[in-house]
Amino acid sequence: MEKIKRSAYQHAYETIRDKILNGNLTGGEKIVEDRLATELRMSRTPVREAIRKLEEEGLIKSKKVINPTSEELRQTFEVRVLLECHAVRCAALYMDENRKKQLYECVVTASTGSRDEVMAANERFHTLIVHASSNPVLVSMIERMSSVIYLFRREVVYYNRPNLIDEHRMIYKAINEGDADLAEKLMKNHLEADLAFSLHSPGFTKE
Amino acid sequence: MEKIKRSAYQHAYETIRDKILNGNLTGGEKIVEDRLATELRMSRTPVREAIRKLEEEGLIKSKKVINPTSEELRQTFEVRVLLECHAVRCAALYMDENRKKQLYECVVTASTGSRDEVMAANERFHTLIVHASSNPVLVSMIERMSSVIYLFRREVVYYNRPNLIDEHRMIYKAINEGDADLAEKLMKNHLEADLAFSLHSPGFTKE
DNA sequence: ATAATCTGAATTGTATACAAAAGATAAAAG
DNA sequence: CTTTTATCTTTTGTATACAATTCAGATTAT
Repeated sequence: MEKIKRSAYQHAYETIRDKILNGNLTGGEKIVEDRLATELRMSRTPVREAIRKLEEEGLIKSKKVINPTSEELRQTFEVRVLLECHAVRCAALYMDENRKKQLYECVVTASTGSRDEVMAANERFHTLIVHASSNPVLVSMIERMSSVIYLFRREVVYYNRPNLIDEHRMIYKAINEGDADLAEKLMKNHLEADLAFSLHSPGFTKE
Repeated sequence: MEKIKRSAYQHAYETIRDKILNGNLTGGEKIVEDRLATELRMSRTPVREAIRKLEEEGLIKSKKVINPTSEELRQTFEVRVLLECHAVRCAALYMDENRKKQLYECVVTASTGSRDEVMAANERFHTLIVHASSNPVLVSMIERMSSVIYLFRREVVYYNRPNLIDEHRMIYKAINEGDADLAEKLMKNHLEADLAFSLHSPGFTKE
């Protein structure tokens, strides 16, 4: 059991981010540098830098954990649709056989694996497609959005959404057959269904 | 002549960013916290934070000013096309008369104004369209890319590109007539022409 | 001459200290 | 009773100090 030594800054960043994503720091809550610094047993300096980074990512705004509204979720998904639909077109046109095989394995795992395996496989499915764009700018933008998306649907038991696996399977098929138009259309529907499901999940009954 | 007092951090951020965009700090150059701090007559702390922000924006990578390649410029434009084409569709479908009028004024100014007015009008033309998306997430992503785009074409005498103003005029017309498909197509061509021009400009003859 | 290792200088990362600003509480005025 | 403002407290912004790391050049071994 070797101990990898991360920098204090990185440690702070990851810990605080996870606290937010897990709901240990909840929406609207005030972020106090000093409190976190003593809690993490380090000085305020690296904590400060971590907070700034989280502000960039949109998880924190003016020293408070963001309180996501359904409107923001829609806006984020609107951009996500644009980017991922482009990526899936690239996948249909250019993805090599090896990657296609990996994609297929994600679909299989998602219908047979354990709870955690299913989660991981579904996430990997999207990641593979996004990377098929071969465009680091696009990839980094999707990654930037992922925390916020995750936060929004924290309480959604995601892998239980009906049809999700079937939709993935159909997208895979379109990619495999090189049908870019179909793949794009399916991806759009898929993401919109996802959004609708998130909006109607328990976490959002308030709105 | 009133003196607005910005925070040291903000001052540092703006100064360093401008130095990079103007070419005072040139590609590949090492960024040294201490040097900048003494130069700006402040401590390293705010300088550090400014540098981190510039790293987020992609102007600095591992303490060096980035050295843009034509490949990166293409990748950035690929994303820009996706986002702005969506925005221009929204503009065609939903932009109100007042905004359309402002858009038209940009076209007029661009063909009659002074050097600086032309620059400003052309930039505002795009900004107006991007904001027509009514999507802050999309807007912020475009903004994030803008520094890098500007850096890439630092040496391009942008407003001298042939046809640019005509292209803007045609896009305006499509928006004004509510023809989303046409507007989108024109915008795509416009941005691609822009990219091609940037790639063939003096600054890139090396590649 | 080349590669390996050592040494010292430059630079970054983290901690602490203090000053400025923002916020909360309580007393005074309307 | 509400609003104001005065005072105290908390929190943030910036400066300074020190430790850890990285990097360049010199020195030695092969």
